[in-house]
Amino acid sequence: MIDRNLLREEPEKIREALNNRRSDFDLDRLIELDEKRRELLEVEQLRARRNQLSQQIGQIIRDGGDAEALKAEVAALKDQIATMEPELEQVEAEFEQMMLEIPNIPLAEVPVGESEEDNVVVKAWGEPRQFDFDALPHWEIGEKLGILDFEGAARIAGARFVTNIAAGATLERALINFMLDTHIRKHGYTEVFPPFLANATSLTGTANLPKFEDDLFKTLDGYYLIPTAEVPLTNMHQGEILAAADLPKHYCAYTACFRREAGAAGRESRGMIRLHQFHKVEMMKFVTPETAADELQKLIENAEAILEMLDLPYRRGALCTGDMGSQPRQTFDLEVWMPGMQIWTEISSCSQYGDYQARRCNTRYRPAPEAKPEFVHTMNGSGLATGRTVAAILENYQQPDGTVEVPEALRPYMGGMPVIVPPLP
RNA sequence: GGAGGGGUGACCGAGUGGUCGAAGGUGGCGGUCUUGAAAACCGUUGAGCGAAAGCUCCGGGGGUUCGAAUCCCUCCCCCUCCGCCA
Repeated sequence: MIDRNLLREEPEKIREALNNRRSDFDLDRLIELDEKRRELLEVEQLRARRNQLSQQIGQIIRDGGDAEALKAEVAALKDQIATMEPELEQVEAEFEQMMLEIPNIPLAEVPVGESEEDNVVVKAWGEPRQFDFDALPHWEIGEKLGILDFEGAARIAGARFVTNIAAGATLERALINFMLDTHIRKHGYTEVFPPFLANATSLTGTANLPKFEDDLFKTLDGYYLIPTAEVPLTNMHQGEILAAADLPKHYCAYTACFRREAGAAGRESRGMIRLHQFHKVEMMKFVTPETAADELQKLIENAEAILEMLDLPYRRGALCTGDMGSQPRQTFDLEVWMPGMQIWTEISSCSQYGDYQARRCNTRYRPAPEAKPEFVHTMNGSGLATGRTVAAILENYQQPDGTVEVPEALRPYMGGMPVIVPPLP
């Protein structure tokens, strides 16, 4: 949700943002509804008159008088109000709906572009590994080692699931603990273990609803499986007015994430890259507007620290206006090199939203003790997606004999295991 | 799942048809006192929309009424007891 005052004050700024995003959002309709809505507010005059008369009636009755004439006048007013209100309600409903669907306005420094072709690499770290043997993709490595079972998972659930077994399960669990410990102990985040299901209000708060319902799994009871820990974390202070002293709040959570991936068939579909259920350690911050840029920078570096500790080569890309999701104001993706697949794969996505989500969640803060409440700014980023990290480790640390070395930083979390070997026959 | 009790401002908590946007307290802010602070005392302090007048908001929605925080219906949430269960 954006500031509705912008509709009147800077419509061209919104229009430009929509153009840059290649969005087909009907801004003219929204502006028209806003004007209509404001016109229809004249019903407030009638309400004022009605309130006034009701007060008088009360006074007359208390004084023992006859208020029938006034009652008749109020009745007439009520009829008049009743004919005007439905139109106002209808206009307001459509207005609210469109306000829930309008994309965020990208920051000025976001590169303008059409598609992922126009994203800009702003940083690269590490040397992509060279192998003197044919590097395998992670699914082949995992299956040969008996630690990733895609067929078994298909029997249990269906396509786009995986079962981690033995060292494969340990590896993912080790990554979760390693990432959480690092963010909590070294980077100063507060650990959170939230619900993995959320209600429609929360999904609306993060802007997954109403527009992206098709991406979500929904239960018969009306709950949604969370597509990311961003959903529970961003809704932790729904409806609250925080004190300035409460900010910033830095949260970090491990959760399973569930996505329908409708329409993603065929694309990056092999292995652990695109699954209905994946696992992720997420960082999320509530901050004041002045600190947002700085806080995002730190958040990205916190994610990069994990990749560096695991010695996985990566690059940081600034997403362009056409490739960015509709909610963020700015997004940076971290992509890790997959020597087996021979591609860079997104392993973290770090975004700031400005007040876009805070408006939906109604999460505010008081800049000073007596000041008017302002919306907080929110941001989040994966730190990291653990499934894709498993894949990256398998591909980057594979050895000619088919075994996989365990990164140094992870060994304490793997019971000291230095290398993953196939099970004994 | 069954029975009962509740949801009020940043927080706690009063309020069962009008004078209630809401007592009282806590917290915040300002002041008196003090070298300073604490304590005490005095004052002040909800949010949204609107240029303003004003309108809206006492969990959400609907209804009764001239008038609803207060009455009725419905949904959601919380608590207690029972049942079930990791």
